[in-house]
Amino acid sequence: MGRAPCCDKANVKRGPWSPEEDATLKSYLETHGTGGNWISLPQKAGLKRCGKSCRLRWLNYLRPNIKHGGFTEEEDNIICSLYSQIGSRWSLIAAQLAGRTDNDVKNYWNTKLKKKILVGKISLSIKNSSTNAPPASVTNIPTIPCSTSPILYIPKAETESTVTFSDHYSLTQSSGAFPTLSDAGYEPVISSTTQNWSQNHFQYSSFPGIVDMSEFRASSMNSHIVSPSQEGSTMSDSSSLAMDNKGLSLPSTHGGPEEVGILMDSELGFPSDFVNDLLFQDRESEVAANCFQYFADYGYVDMKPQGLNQGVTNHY
DNA sequence: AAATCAATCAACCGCGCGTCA
DNA sequence: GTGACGCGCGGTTGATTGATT
Repeated sequence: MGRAPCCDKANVKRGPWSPEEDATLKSYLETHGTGGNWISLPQKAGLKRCGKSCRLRWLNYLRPNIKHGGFTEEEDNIICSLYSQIGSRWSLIAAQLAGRTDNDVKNYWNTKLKKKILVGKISLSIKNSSTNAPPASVTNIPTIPCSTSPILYIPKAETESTVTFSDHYSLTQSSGAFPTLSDAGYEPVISSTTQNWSQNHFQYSSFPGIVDMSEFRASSMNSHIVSPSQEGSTMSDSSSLAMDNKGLSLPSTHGGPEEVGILMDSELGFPSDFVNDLLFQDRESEVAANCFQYFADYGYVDMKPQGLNQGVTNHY
């Protein structure tokens, strides 16, 4: 049995809103507010509309101080920066842009920004660690709780260390901060055989709000969890997180802030699929996106299957 | 001028989550 | 503990508009 519909679709008007309907809704909301219940609102307001439709209309068009179109370059940068960190959390991204709605930002991204990036007008990039800070105007990004976006807090290594993401994948680094793997579907996976750090080694994200240590569950660090979603993963044996010349921005040579792009080469068809679906494929995209800032610290990180190539390489 | 294609964006849909009885 | 309900979200659709042939 499916979910009951939110309204009687046979008796509600659909499609574009008329100026009269807009005026009715706006007038009612300005006088009475939502009353805490959108479902019953259209009836009270005398509208033959679904409550959800009313809510959408109000939030996206009728409420005060809404801006449409004319995205500035700074807004572009903010959207790109946040997308690279948190993915398609449009409501969170929109919350950082005054007067913008999630629908607007989403449409803008899908129709314009993606293309700008593809033709190189904008680079989806992140500055190197020395300047690894959010744009000045990006503040107070809400915390993403573990329940929706479990974050793997990986200890800062003092020497070469390996973190295993599943039975088959690991990341190795020589020094500096580890990348963070954050993904809504991938459970944090750390092999107990390769982890023996104490909690005081943990490093906080330099992006306030993105990492919330209060959500940290230390117990996960000691367990060897293999997510069902990881088993039979679509990642190929040659999956790698690397910077090469296939797209996005390229890492510069040393000296000065570097812009770093991350691509995932997988059997899912990258880079051709990149053209159709900018930030990679499904889960991979989120993993890559959430690793952005941390890989920027590396210059180059290979993510290779264990056992096939033990010589995981770091290039600096 | 007409037909076709592409781009845009408002609106809809279904799902996850939180709340409450 | 559980089911119903409403809200909010991201993904998708489809009508409209503009550009091209």
